[in-house]
Amino acid sequence: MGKELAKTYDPSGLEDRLYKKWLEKGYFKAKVNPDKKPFTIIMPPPNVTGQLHMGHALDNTMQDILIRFKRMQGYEALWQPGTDHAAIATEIKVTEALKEQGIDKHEIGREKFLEYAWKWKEEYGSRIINQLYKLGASADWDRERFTMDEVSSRAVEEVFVKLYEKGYIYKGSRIINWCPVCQTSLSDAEVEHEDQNGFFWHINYPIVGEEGRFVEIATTRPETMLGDTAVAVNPEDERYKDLVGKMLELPLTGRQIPVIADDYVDREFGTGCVKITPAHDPNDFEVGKRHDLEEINILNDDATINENGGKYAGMDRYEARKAVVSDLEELGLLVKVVPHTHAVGTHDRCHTTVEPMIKPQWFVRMKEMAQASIDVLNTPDLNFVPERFDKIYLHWLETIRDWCISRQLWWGHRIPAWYCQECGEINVQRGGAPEKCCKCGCTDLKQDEDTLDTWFSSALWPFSTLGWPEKTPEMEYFYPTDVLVTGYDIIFFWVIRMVFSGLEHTGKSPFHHVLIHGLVRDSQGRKMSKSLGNGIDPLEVIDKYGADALRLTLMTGNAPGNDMRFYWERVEASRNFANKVWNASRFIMMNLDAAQIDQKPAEEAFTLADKWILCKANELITQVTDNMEKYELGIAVQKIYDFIWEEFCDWYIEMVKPRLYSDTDTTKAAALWTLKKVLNCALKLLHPFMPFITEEIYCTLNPEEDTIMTKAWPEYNEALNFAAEAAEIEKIKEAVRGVREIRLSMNVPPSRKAEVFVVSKDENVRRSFEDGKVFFATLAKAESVTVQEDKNGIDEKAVSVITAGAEIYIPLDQLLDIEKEIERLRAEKKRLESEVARCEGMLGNERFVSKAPKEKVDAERAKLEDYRQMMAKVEERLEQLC
RNA sequence: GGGGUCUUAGCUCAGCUGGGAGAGCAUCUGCCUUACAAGCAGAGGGUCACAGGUUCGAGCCCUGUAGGCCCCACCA
Repeated sequence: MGKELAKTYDPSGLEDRLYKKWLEKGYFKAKVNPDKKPFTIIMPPPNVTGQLHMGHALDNTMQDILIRFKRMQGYEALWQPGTDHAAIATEIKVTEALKEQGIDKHEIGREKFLEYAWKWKEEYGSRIINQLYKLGASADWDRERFTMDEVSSRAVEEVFVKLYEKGYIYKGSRIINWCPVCQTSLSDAEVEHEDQNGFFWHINYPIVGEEGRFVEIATTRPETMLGDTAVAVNPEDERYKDLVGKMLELPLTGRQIPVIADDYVDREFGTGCVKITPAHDPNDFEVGKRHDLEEINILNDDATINENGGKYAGMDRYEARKAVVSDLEELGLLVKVVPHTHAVGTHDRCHTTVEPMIKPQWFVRMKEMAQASIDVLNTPDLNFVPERFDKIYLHWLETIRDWCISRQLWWGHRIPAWYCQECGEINVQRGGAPEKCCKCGCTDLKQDEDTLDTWFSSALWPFSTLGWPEKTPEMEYFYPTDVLVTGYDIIFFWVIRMVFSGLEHTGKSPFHHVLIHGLVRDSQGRKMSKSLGNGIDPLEVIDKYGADALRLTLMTGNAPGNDMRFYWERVEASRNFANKVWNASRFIMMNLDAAQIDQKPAEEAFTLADKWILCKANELITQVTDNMEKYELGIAVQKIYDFIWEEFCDWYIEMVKPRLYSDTDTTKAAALWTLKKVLNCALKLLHPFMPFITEEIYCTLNPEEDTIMTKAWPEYNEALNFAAEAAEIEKIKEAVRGVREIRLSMNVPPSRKAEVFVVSKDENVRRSFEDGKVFFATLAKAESVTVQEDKNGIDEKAVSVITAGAEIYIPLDQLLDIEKEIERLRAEKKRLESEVARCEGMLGNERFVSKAPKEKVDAERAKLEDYRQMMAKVEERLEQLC
């Protein structure tokens, strides 16, 4: 053994060093390899403006665990990374940055702005990638991509043109969500609904020709009346039947509008009369289409009233609201004002209240593609983990409307459409600007000013990253990908759009599984956010406790799809575990150093304890692998944790110490061999979760190895299935625990060694304890251990521990408090009585005996037998002492 | 309005296809035992929200109730 581990576990120096090594050695690289089965994960591309936050840390830790696991299992594992141009988010940031320098976006113009934006991208684009290095992410960085790079852009263009030609992309003048601050259209997914306290204004609209008669409408947005072109009532509403067809005088405008009948109106709600503003309300827009109403736009792009608003022109929408209400009041047309809470659409980026507006925009027809996406769910091609996210996915698709994809932004993929200035024909084509109009042949063409929704390109990410639309070997081999790992918050934005894009353009769902995780919240359960200032920087955590500790923290004690809270205490606990692994390994290596173990010792040298831990490790492999396959990462790592800390460190290592310290023990080599074997196994199982510490230890423990990363994942080995031996050790453990408890409860000074007698009529049990004698010495401070068939020669006043297999006696002479011992035994008797009663109850139930599985019944019978025997022993002892 | 989810030890949460309630932290009691005090050995602490139902058997499945959280939603 050449190398040694440092005396204390210090992740800071170690992690960067190892990551650099991995990069240099190219362990993260995946290639098209027909000899192996592929396993692919595409990384959700972080924004180029981004900083690593806890959400990224969680998301990428999960992906890294799966990739490392599959890589070890022998798959050609590709983790495809990249970054997203994040159209609007980046544009806002760049605009702000420019503003700070006193530069106005509109003054410098599009081209100059894009120069700045690209510069920004170059400067910040790689920042988050470097931060992912700190986390230990084993992505194939040579394949790093960007949503606006050449290959991606070609995919975007291909998809746009293809869908246009198919009639799935069209340009139309429809009502869309408009952000008056960002001055761009938005998709439905970008609108958040917030409950706001507002009012219901009841307003009288005079009926033309019927002096003194009014129709009372109720509205939450009185200012939009300036654009009213009708009032609607329900056709079944008896109250208003006679009004349908009559004209109303729209106050403040001098216009006349008709009363129409439409099913859309709910008779029960408000007054049953609805003002219709087709240009500023999605419902009214539909009503307007049905009744062929005029659409009067009363708003400018910044949500001030335009010239159609008469005297209110120039006012902000809220200012206009006040003015309209006060004017109506003056006219005596304001009936009443009722407080009313209602949901208002806001822009998810800037939280400005969005304004429904009619504008010419590009849309993707969703009906057919949505249906295909619905159909593929819960076939082997697409499944959510956990399943409950099915419903969210389905509901969204079932109620989906056409996707507005054009944005009035500069940073993004420009729409490949050119308008003929001569005939107005829209030329949509691949490969850049057309030379002449495809219809009239004129050369005066102008490209559409708009860019595409940022999600249009990320929707193609699973295959654009692999070179699509080219038929690349990567597409052939790595696509479709295996699992997508992401938070539930972007199912709408991204997951759904990837699914229908994948189905439409590649004929396949882009991934088989979608593993959904929740949010990382602060310790009070609040969302981490910049404005609250409660965000915890993962880099700070890594700095203080190491990436392994952070990763372990994020993976434990939380179920898929559920939110979790971040506590520093938990990171500390994770670090403590790392330290435990470190020190146990150090101990093992110290001992291995002193003795050479070149080959497996002979079978006879292996003791009960060796076989027990080998058996336990073997079982662990099966369980952990099974959990990992089912994406139960938290359960998997919990089992590894418990095994290493409790079984391996607290029991096995302690059991084995006397053999290690002996120069003559013939089983010493077997102990060392077992220690190394089990440690290697545990390290491999732990590696996906804690890659750095396991790498460091593994390479030190096995100096001939370069890395643990590419070692084979452990597999169950039937030859190590020592169930019987394992059961014997469990009995000894129970006895040792009993002795320890007695000593503490009897206040035996730790320094005082005691004689221990083990009594059992069962020859096999006696043999096990004979083998296990040594454990009592080291684990339970026994001076000597005598195993015998009966109680002969044991001090009557000895303290006793009754276990299922044997009785343990510890003569403590004057130290024994008889009263206390009797009290203890009585309590034990009581416990056993209830146990016996429970077993008898179950076994006395005929239906249990006849209906429950045989193993369960047998197990209960065996337990009952044990309890009865123990009970008899306890009673015997009580009689003796009383 | 629709849907989802949660309610388990003082706190934060696990609990896989139903078969005797777990972890971390906190508390209490002993221990500086030569891998680790970031540790070791023990202990206390829960009618698994409530009410029904299915079942031989329910924290787990079904129904309802109460409270919390989240998402969706064109009742103006």
